[in-house]
Amino acid sequence: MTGRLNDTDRQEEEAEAEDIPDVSITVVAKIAGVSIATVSRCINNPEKVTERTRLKVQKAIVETGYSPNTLAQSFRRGRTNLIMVVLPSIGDPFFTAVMHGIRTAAREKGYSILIEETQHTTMTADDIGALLVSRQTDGIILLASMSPFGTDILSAKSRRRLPIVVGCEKVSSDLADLPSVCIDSVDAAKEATNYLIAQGHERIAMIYGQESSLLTKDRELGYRAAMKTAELKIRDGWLVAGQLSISGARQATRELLDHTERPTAIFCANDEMAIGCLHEIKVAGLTVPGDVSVMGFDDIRYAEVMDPPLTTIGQPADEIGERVMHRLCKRIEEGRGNGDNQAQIVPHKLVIRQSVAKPSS
Amino acid sequence: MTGRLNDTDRQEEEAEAEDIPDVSITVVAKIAGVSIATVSRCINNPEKVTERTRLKVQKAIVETGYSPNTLAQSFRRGRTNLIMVVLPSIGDPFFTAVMHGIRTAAREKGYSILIEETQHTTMTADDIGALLVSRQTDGIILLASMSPFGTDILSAKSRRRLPIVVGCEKVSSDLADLPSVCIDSVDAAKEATNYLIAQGHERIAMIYGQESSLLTKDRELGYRAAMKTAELKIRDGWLVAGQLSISGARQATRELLDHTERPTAIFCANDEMAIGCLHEIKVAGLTVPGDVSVMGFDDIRYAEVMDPPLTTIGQPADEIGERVMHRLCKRIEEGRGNGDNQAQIVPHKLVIRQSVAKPSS
DNA sequence: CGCCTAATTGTAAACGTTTACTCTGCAGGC
DNA sequence: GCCTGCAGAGTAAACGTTTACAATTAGGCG
Repeated sequence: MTGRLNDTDRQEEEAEAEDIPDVSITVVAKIAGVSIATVSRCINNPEKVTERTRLKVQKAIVETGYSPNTLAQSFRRGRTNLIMVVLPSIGDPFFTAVMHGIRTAAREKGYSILIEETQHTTMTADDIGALLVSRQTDGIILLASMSPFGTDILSAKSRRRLPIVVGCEKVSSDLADLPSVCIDSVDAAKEATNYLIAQGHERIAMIYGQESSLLTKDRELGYRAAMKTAELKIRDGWLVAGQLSISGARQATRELLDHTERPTAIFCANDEMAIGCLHEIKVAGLTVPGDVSVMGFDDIRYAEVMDPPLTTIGQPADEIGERVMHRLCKRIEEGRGNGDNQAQIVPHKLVIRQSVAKPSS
Repeated sequence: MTGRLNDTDRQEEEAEAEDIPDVSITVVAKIAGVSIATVSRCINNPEKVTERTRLKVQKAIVETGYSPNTLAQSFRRGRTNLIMVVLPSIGDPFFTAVMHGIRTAAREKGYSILIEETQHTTMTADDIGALLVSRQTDGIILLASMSPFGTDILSAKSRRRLPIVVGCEKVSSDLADLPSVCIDSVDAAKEATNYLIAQGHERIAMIYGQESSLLTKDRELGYRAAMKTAELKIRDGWLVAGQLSISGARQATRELLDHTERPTAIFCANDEMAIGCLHEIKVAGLTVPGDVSVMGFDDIRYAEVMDPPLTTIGQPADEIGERVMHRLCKRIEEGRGNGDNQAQIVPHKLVIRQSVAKPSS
């Protein structure tokens, strides 16, 4: 009786699974009347197999609905065709634009993409190293430079051969020996600041990201450099953190507007913050650019439709994404440590719209 | 001589790889002086092993820098701890908000996330089925309902037991037997339209997504229903596609503004398009809400900082994400086909800001 | 007709885990 | 002192591929 019951159970289970069948290469081989090696060859090296055999096998594959077990393949080949992208926040339209480029290139090469956010996460360089070691992914794209990479399980020497490519930010000294694709952020920030200066602004404040993030560090450096060159003073409290978010930027903007020496122009380290800045200025009853000019950075797709449209620095996000991915592919394919470790600089451009004007006072 | 050379080569290779060592469980076992089974147990079932042995093994692990080969584990266990999220576009802030919720829940459970965009992709239901069959991922979250799922390798019966959960959109009939988490879009769109009507609008147009997308279909249905109930006529050309993008919506808006019977209010099927709509109206020299009122849908984070701030329908994106992920986890853990197949409805809410006012004319 | 070569297919090992099963000792009860 | 039971550790099989190598076949040429 018990036996019967079990049988019934088993049958039911099998019936349940009928549509997602568990056929391995073995059953295909059996049905086609060939060895498993031949089946494998039919799939991976069809040219090494007779037309006749190939058809037999093809028929068996269709018949059984066979599809190779990716897990077994990955295991055997030691490749997952997965690459990991580490970025601060997937919500930032700039990064999604870069992602678009990455994805385009990835699709060409047959890679899928695993996204890891550092924001709100305690992900450390160790985690990344661990992920690499565990071979879950074939390579890593770092869109968020991680400060303490140097102090890690990975020595400088080995880092140079790792399948890692850095994008979007001039690499800090820690990552200097990794290949990268990015604009010259320092120069771009200088250009932005100089444009404000050229318009006649002297009281120029900046909203950067946050201390711990390298993302906006270079932009801050460019701002400082430009101000210094123009012999303009950066007052205490003119350099304030905006957390890379709209709300953070609004808070920061409020502080700037309340400053005893209110700036006539605010340079935001990215457009996301510039949007918050813009809004907060209007909430305060002031106008842009009448009372305060606002300059952004990134040229995300919303910049153009702001009111007023945002003057900003344009980055070729799509191109960065594609190039980063292509370099990573090359690195993976050619084995680690093909000498290609230099930093590629792509051009940025100043996009002049209407959020910056000459100061009224 | 040749032997020497080879030796040297080998040594060099090993030196190259020194930091990303190739230690398997076997070498750990050897060093610790135990069997590989014991090492495995130390890692996965520490309670089944003597304190003494565990320490020995622990020491060997640290010494060698061993880390289990994830590929082998996945292969052996038949699980990847990867889930796939299929969505129309990762650039849409609404989806990134949902993603945030998904990610939060995923992290808790130890899952990583693979993102697949349907936009600009020819990904079909077949591809999804294939991905499932190939076991690359343990489960799938569909934020983009796919129309022709029914005609597929997967029968209705088997679909009911697949590790798939649908989010964000009331499921079409094809997917009716899959578990889902979403707002009642039809009802929400009705509410939005009714609000416009209540403000006194009679000439109300709508910008929906695109024919092929189910994403905005329900919203269109709600709009139609509300208009019908209020006995308002939808003129030819008042229902126009916006491609779910800013530029598409701008184009659509231009058409609406050029219409012989210009609408006094435009209901956009999502905020992204509402932003484009808003901008195009202003470009045309008209004001919002003075000349035309604009209503959005989703309440993305930019809605609030538009000028004027956007009146829209709020969806609990974060909650949707978390709930979808939790249900998927349960489905994966409990084996397929735990009876939990119903559609969960989460509440939406009308967010009144300033882009809608009474019609002037 | 037999041998050599090339083309095709088969055999079996290997990848690194996990785990069912077996074995070894040791403690405790009789 | 012997048997039982059990905890801890080992042995080996299995997962589904790929691939080096061996075996077979066929065909061409002397």
